[in-house]
Amino acid sequence: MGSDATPPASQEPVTLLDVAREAHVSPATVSRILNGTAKVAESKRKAVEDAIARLKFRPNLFARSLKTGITMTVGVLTQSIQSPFYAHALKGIEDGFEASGHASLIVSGHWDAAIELNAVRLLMERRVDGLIILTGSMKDSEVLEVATRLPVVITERKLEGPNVRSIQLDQFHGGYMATQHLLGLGHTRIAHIKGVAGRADSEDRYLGYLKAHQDAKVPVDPVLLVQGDFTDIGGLNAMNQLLDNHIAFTAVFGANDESALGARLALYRRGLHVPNDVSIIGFDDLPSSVFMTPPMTSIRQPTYEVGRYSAHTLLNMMGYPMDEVLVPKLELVVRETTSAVARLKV
Amino acid sequence: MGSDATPPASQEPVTLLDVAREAHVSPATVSRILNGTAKVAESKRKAVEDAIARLKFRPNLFARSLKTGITMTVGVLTQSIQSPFYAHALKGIEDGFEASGHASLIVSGHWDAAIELNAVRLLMERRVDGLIILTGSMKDSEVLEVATRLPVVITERKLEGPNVRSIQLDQFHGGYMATQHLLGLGHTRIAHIKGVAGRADSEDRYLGYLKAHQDAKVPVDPVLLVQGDFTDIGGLNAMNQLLDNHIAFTAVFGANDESALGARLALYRRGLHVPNDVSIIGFDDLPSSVFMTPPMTSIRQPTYEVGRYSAHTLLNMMGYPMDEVLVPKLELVVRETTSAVARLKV
DNA sequence: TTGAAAGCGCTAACAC
DNA sequence: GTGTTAGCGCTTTCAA
Repeated sequence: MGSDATPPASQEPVTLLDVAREAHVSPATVSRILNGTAKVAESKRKAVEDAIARLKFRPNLFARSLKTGITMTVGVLTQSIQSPFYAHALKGIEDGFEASGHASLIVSGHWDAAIELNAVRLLMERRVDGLIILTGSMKDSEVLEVATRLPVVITERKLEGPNVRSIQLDQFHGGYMATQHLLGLGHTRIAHIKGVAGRADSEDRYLGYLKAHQDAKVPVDPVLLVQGDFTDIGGLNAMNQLLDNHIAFTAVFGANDESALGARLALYRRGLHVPNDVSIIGFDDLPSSVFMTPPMTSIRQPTYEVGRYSAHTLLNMMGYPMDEVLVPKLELVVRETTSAVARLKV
Repeated sequence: MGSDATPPASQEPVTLLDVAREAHVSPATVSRILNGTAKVAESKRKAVEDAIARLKFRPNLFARSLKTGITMTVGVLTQSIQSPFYAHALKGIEDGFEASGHASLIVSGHWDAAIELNAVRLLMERRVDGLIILTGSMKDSEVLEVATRLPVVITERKLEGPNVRSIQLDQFHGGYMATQHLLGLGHTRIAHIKGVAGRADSEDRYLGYLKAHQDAKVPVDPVLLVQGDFTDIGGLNAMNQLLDNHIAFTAVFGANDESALGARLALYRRGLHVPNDVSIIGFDDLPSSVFMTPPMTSIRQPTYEVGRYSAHTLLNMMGYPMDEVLVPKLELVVRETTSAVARLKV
C-alpha cells in the first residue's frame, strides 16, 4: 500500500459552511467577518475566528471569484523568463504586489506579436484582474482592444487610453549620454552595435548616438554602424565584422550590455585591450556588468523600479489606492571600460 | 466622458448557457462537447461549435474549477526570480507545461524556510493542482506534509514519498570533477571558495573537492578554504581574504560561477593573470560565463532539463501521461580560465 | 444520445 | 446585527 501510484489527497476540504455550523452562526456572518463587509457582534466574531482556527479553514478563492468576478490575479506578459533584464522588472512587480494579495501569472511573449497575443488571450481566459505588458510587439490597437476588458499597464511605449497607462524611459537620452561620455573622452570614431532592427528602443538609442555626434559636431562614419541583436553572440559577431573589415575606431557603444559583453570578448580574442585600445560602454547596467573585467561603464535603466511602478499603477487602476512609485531617470554609470582616447597611435 | 477614471469593462460575458440557447441544446450538451465527455450527435456538435464561434464563448475556468476541484494551475516555488540559475529551470518548467494547458504561479522563497512555507500556503489557498519546489530550505517533514494535499516534485533533495518525487544531481561528483581537472593540470594548492554554509549543495561540492585531493594523494591545506555565499561579491571578498593573507595557491574552485566571477575580479584588481597566474573553475556554467574574458571553465548543470523534468514528472503524477525527460549528468566544460600550473615561480 | 436538476463554495441582496 | 435565499458558470448524476 502507498507504493508508487499517487494516492488521493487525504483531508476533506473544510468550507465556510462548516465554519458557520461550528460557530453556530449563518454563513453570511462568516463571510462578513472574512471580508469585513459589515459590523458583527464581538462574541460572534470571536466564535467564528475560533472555529476558523480550529478547523484550519481557508476560503476557496475560486468560489469567491465565481461570485465576485475578482480573481486577485494579474497577468504579466514578459518577453523571456530567462532574460536578466526582464528579471529585474519581474522582481519589481513581485515586490509591488507584495502586500496586496494579488498573485501574478507570468507568460512569455518571446518578442513575437502572435505569441504575445495568444499569451494575453490565455491570461484573459484565466480572468486576470489586470495586465502588465513588459514592452513587446503587440500593436497599439491590440493593446487598446485588450484594455476594453481589463486595465493594462504597458512599459516602453507611449500609449494612454481609457483603461491604459504606460511608462516610457528616455532611451534616446540614454543613447545620447552614452555617446556624449565617449565624445567627452576625446573619441571621435565611435562604433555602434545596434539593437534588434525595428525595435523602438534600438532605434531611440541609435538616434541619441546620432544627436550626440551632431551636437559635438563630430561626423558619423557609416562604416562604424553594425547590426547587433541585443545578444552577446550578436555583439561578438558585430565586433568581429568591424575588426575583419579593418574599420578604425577607438570606442564602441553597445546597444545593451549583452552586446557590449560579446564585443568585449571579440576584442579580447584579438588581443585588444579595454580600455587602452578600445573603450566600451553598454546599456542597461546589468548586475553582471559590475563583475566584468574590467567592470563595464553603462547606462543604468531603473528596471526594478519600472516593475514596481507598473504593479502600483495597476493596483491603482483596479481600485486599490497605492502611492505612485517614482522611477528615476536613466543614468550614466562610469566604470573602467572607458577612458580617454590614446593620444598617439602606435 | 471616458476621461481618466477606469471605465467599466464593456462586453457582457457570454456563458455556456448562452451558447446552449443559441444552439438550441441543453447546457449539459455544450459541456459534453467542450470536454469530450460523451458522444454527441454530429448535428448538435456543429450547431454548438458554430454558436461558440459566433458568440466568442470562452469557458469560465473558475466555474469549472469550483465544480471539479481542478484548477489547471501549478505552483512553482523558486528561490529568486532574479537568479540566472533558477531562471533556466523556470524556462524548463515553462516549456514542460507548454502543451498541457497548465499555468504556473511562481513564488519566491529567498532561501528562507519561513518565507517558503508561507509561499506554499499561498499557493495552496489558490488550489494549485501540484507543486514544484526548486531546492529550498523547508524541512523534509514539511514537504511531506504538503504532499498529503497535492503532488509535489522537489529538486536537489532526495525525498521519495507517497505523493513526492525528487530529483537530485550529483553535486559531489561535480565538485570532484572540478577539482580533478585542476589536479590533472598539475595544481596542488587549490583554493576553494565555499558556498552558503549549511546548504547541501555547498557541502557536497566541498566534499567532492576533498575526495579528489584524497584520491590524488594531494593534501588539502586548510588555509585554502574560504567561506563564500554563492554571490559575486562574496567571491570577491573571499579572494581578497586569500590574497590579503598571502596564501599561496595556483588555482581556485568557486562553489558556483558567481563566486568564481567575483574572485576573478579580485584577481584582476591585483594584477594577477587568469589563467597564467591563477586558474579558476566555477560551477553551474551560467550563460554569461561563456562571455567572461577569458571564458570560464565550469561544471555544467542541466538546469533547464531539471525544469522540464519537474514539469513532466508533475504532470504524470497529476494523471497526464508524459514521457519522462532525461536529465543529463553534470559535465565539465573546459574553457580558458584553467591551464597547467606554471613550471617556475618567478 | 440528450435534458433536467442539483450542486461546487462563496457573496450579496433582502428581510427581519 | 444577523439569517435566508438566490445565484455566479460550470459539470455531472440520473432519467428518459
